[in-house]
Amino acid sequence: MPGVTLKTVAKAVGVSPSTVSNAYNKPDQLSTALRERILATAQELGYAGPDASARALRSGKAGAVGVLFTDKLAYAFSDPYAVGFLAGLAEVAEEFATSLLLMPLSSTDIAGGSNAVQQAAIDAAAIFCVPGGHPALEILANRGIPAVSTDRGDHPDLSWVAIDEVEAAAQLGEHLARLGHREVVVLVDNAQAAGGRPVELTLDEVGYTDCELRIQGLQKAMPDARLRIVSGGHNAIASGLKGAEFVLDSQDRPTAIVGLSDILALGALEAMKVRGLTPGRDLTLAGFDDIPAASTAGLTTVRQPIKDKGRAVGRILLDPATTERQLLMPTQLIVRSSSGPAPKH
Amino acid sequence: MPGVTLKTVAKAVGVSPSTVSNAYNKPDQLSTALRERILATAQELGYAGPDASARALRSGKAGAVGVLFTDKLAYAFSDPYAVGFLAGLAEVAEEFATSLLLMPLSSTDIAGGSNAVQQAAIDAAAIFCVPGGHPALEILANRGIPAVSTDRGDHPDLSWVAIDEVEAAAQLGEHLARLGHREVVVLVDNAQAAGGRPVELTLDEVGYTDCELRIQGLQKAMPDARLRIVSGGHNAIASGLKGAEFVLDSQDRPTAIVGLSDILALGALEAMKVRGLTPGRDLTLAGFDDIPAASTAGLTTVRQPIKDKGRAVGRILLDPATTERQLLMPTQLIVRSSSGPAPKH
DNA sequence: TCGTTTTTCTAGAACGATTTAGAAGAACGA
DNA sequence: TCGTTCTTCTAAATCGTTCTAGAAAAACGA
Repeated sequence: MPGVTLKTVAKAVGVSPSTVSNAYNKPDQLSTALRERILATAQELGYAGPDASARALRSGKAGAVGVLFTDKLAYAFSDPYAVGFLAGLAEVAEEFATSLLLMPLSSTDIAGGSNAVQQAAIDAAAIFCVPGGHPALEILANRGIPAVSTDRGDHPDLSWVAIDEVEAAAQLGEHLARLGHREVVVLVDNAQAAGGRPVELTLDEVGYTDCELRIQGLQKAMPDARLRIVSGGHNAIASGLKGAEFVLDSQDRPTAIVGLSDILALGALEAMKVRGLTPGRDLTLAGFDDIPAASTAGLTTVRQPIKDKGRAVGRILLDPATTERQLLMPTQLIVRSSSGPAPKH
Repeated sequence: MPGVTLKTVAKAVGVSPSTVSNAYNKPDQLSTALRERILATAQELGYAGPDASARALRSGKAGAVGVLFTDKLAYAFSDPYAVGFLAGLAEVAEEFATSLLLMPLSSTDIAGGSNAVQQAAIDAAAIFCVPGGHPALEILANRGIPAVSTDRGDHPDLSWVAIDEVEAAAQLGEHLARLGHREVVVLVDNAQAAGGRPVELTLDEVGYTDCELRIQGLQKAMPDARLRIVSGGHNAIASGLKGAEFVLDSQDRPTAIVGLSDILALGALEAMKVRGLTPGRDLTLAGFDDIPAASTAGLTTVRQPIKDKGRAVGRILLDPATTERQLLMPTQLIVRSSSGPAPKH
């Protein structure tokens, strides 16, 4: 049983290893009779087909696309937005009979080289919301692996599928400005607050470029408003809850809270419920992404076509017919009941 | 730039390839001074570290765990239940610095050997709700890849993490029986109905062992009830909707509908809403899994600890300290407003 | 000082396939 | 009949590592 290789089969059939290889990969290179004899013998010997690693090594194709996620991999699955992206990507991957390799980013030391990004056998990579300048990106670049990011990069030769963050946020900002809001808290994903207390940040401390751009877009559209940036931790319901609690229980209550993702906004919604605050009346709440739960919650948000984003990334990575390397996807302001006029005082 | 390998670096530094390899993998096998010189030279030459495929080939470790999903990979992401499983699995994978390889199951021809399961460079595999007897399972077995299934298999040496399907369904069945239901429709995931019209199936046609067991469990707990099995397609909201429409618009309305997953039940809920039927009063509705949306929808369901299931599978696959190979997880009936007494007539 | 252990490094053989270039024979056209 | 083209198969090189032994040098204990 142990050590049944191409060679074993070749010897058993009485042909060269090349022929056995061809039997699997290039059926038209040998007679059907021989091919069937080879396959039969292989079956008999318990040969499971060409070894994946060896094939990958020799042919230079791994048959897999890597996916890089922000922080903890497990978080990725708690955000429907990320899941939507994956669904789109998976759709295209499936079409091209390619697997998806989800790589953990955190944990192991990057410098030592013992990390997943270094070790991964992949042909290309999708980069989902990884902050620019992250060491993993450099590793990918060093390895010469083609990558597509969900954020617009600074390098002109980088591929990306993104939205106009500033413009998208500005749409929301205009909406809020028109409603008379001038005191706004922006809830962001931030590692600093992860384990402990909620923190108030400056724009420079935000870290993620896309978040920065969104905040800039908001500010641009509501120049008279005071924007405060608060984080309760990573991108999760609980963090939105914590961040909102911090804000709602302070002396300095805003008239509007904007979650930079729906997940954060939904967390804030829970904090409001607990305090008996009705969204859209007592306080305006808005999010970003338009995940399914946003509509049931009546959350005003900026919709982005996340599944299409995943598909587009997949096409750029896998479909040779796709030549466009940088794609701007449309966004749309979805107004629901959670936003209303700022209370006068 | 092209072709910078271990050898290139070795030659540049003036040491043997083995030493360069050790610099990356066994830092304690060489002096720190030399190691640093090697790493520096590597950097300089643009060497990105040992090639993943070559390493995998030689060392026999791919550093990845495969995940096998029912049918379309993209479907997996539309079901919060599957996503929850992935989250748990990802958590453990992360801990062991292992990547997750999601393999598309359908599309390409299994026999030809050009499919993902055959090609995947993985050390182990998690099998999520793949019907027994699926060719992919045989391929895995042939390749000698250790696997853990989310369904109890028939082979005693197979590893699995599962629930007692019969018992779990029986809990729900008792609840329904106590409420007086005798006309029940069970909504199942089925490929037959995928593209076209909803179908009514016999128990033998269901296909998935776990579904069969659940139906048996229901029947066991409510021996006097008539159970009909209906499918509107794959495991998705739309399928539940279609299946329920078919049932609700027929002459032969049941008093209770049981979705074999919450996703299917939620689809049925939509069909009821459209028809002005209140769950728990006009018709009883129940599901399986207890996904987050079930609680907001007030859906009676059978909870299973899905994230723990994912974690347990991960442990069996990756953690040498875990010796238990077959694990039965607890389930719990969660009664919510969607179930009520059967209308008397 | 001399044998012994430890540290540091190397040679060369795998690992299991695919690829390139080409050989042998069959089939073909004129 | 002879040169040409196909079809079918093969030999040998190669992909880029890691591993197994073991050599050379340094450190050690008595």
